[in-house]
Amino acid sequence: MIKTIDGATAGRRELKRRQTRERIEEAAMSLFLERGFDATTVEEIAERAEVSKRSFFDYFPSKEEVVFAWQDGFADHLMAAIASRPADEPAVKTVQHGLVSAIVSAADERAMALGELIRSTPALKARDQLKYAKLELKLTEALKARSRSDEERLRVRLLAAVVIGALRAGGELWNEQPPGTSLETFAHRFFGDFWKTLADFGYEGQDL
Amino acid sequence: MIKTIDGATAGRRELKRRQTRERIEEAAMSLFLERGFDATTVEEIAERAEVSKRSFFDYFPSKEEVVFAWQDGFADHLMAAIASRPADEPAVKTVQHGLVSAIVSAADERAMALGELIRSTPALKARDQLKYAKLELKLTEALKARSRSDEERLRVRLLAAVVIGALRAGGELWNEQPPGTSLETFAHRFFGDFWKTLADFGYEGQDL
DNA sequence: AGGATTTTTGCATCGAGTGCAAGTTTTTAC
DNA sequence: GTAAAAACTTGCACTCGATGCAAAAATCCT
Repeated sequence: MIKTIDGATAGRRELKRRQTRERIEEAAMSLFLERGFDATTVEEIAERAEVSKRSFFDYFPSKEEVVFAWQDGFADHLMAAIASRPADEPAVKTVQHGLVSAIVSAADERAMALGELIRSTPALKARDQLKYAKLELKLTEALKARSRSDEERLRVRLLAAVVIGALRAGGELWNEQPPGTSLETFAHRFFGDFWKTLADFGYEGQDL
Repeated sequence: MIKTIDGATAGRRELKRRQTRERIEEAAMSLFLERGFDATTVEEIAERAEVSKRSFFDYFPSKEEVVFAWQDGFADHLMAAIASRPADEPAVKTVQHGLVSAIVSAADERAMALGELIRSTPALKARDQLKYAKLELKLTEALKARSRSDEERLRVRLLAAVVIGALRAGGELWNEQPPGTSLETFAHRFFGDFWKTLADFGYEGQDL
């Protein structure tokens, strides 16, 4: 039995398994980007990854999941970032920092191409939206864990909903931004505007 | 050629077509609710609706679409409700009234069962989230049409995002409500809390 | 009625996804 | 080091959703 640096067991078995998984991911992504999601068959992916079609489904439950597997990283990063903030920090601040941190670390060349692929494939669009819902759920849980009163827990559910909404709207806005803009700067500026606008909405809604 | 009250042409052809569509919808829904979405095959639906499997796909592009077809009504109602409000009313107020009106008119026995079906079927969950995204888009467009300045148009995008977030969170909360609660009362109370909470968030975010 | 048009159907086909049993590789225990 | 146990891979057969196409049936128009 071989031990890795981080203490996880990694016999030949697990090692090979991880490599195979990566090979499949690699093969799938390159094919998707070459000819599109729908025009790529699982058999072609399996062939390029040098496994059988049947084994593909041993690693990924469906063709779609290959696209979204790596995106779990975003949620994980966000959770970690939130957990690392002081416990007495206001939730609003915690969330903004967590999100900006996760966004900046997730936005690379690959992510952009992926985004384009998703946007241009109806079947993936639906699955993509589900990701936001899952993220919202996780965010709610993470924030609930930090809150003390029951009242705070209700607020936190709304905060998650609102902030994920902002994430989507912000993403759209970012795509319309001239190239060369700094993502971090944009994100901070966007949130600044966002809280201000929220205050306005809240104020306007008071007398209803 | 036969003319109907509303002036739309309705020869035997169109009439029969509408009837068939309804029969398929009826057949599909009853089967979905009886044995679940996945356990129902298109062939069974076609059989109960007395059409061929091939014809099913002439009326609906996919099995999933049967579930979501009727839900277009919600968006339409919302658009109409928004259009009917005075043009100089603040957007926040317009949106709240529109949503409450659409919610109340859409929430019947059937809708509840549908909701449960969707919640318990992973494949439908994803498609359901897409509906929110589409609704957000439509809402944004409807509000943009009412706004005059460019600045207002940006605000309106955020308002749509935030308010659809509230719709989802509110829906969840409603499902946890004791039975017998008035939906309209609940909705108005919820929005009241919502704007207040929004104001808090906005205030807390200012000093970032 | 009867020719033109639209709808419905059957059939063949593709691709995603699953269950199963047989074959292969890695691990573990002696 | 070897052999049994456990985990992994593969091929095969099959189900089901979805699409294209051409023949057949229903409807429309004059």
